[in-house]
Amino acid sequence: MAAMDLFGRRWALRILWELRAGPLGARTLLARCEGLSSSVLYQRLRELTANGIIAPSADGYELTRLGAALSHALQPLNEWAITWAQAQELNDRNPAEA
Amino acid sequence: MAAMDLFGRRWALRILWELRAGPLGARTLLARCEGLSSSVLYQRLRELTANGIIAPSADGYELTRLGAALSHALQPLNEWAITWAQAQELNDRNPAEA
DNA sequence: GTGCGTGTTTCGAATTTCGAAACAACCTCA
DNA sequence: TGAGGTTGTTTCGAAATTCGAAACACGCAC
Repeated sequence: MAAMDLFGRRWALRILWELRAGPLGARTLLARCEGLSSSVLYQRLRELTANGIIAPSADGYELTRLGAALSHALQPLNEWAITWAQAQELNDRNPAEA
Repeated sequence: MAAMDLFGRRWALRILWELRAGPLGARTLLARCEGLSSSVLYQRLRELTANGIIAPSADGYELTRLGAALSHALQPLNEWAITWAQAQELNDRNPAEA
C-alpha cells in the first residue's frame, strides 16, 4: 500500500518514466516534463532516493536495481495506456457507444 | 502521457486496486481507504468514469472492460511492490548497506 | 574575472486535498 | 405515518501540496 502512496504523487511516475532509458540531470528532467516545477522535482527526487528507487550518479539521477525492476513492472501499464488512448479517440469521435 | 496525469493523482491507483475484485459502493470504498475523504473520492470516481475505466452499476462502482485490463496491467507493479517492501525492511534494520 | 551551464533552495500564490457536516433518497420496522 | 438506519452525494473552510519564477552556489571555459 505504501507504494500507492508513493506513486500517487504528482510526477512520481513520470519521473521514473523519463529515467527508464538512462541517467538524466535535473535540468534535463525539468525540460522533459512540461509543467513540472523545480521545487516539486527535488521533492520527488528526494523521496525516490530515500526509497532506494533512484540514486544520484555522475551523469545525474539513475535507476537503482530496484528502480530498474520497477521500470519493467511498469511496462504492461504503458501498453495498456496505448490501447486506452485509442479507445479514448474512438469515444471522442463517437460518444454514442459508451 | 495522459495516463500518468490521471494516475498521478492521490488515491486514483488505490481506488482501482480496491475495485479489482468486484463492484463496491461509495461508502465501502471510503471505509477501505483510510484517510480518503469523500470529496476526493467523488472527484476520482467522476474522473475514472469519464475516462471509461469504471462505471456505476447496481452494486456500486465496477471496472469496465478497459478497467479490468488495467487491473491486469497493474499486477506486475503489485509484485514489484512486495519485493520493494522486503528491501525496505532490510534497509530499516541495517541502513549501512545502502 | 566574466559569462554560461549546471544543481539546488526559497517563497508567495494557486490548486488540491482533508475533514466533517449536511442533504437526499431509500428501506425497515413499529 | 414516522422515527431510525443505511447509502449516495455535495458543500465549505482549513490544511497540505503544487506551481512559477527568482535566486544562490558551484564548476568550467574563455
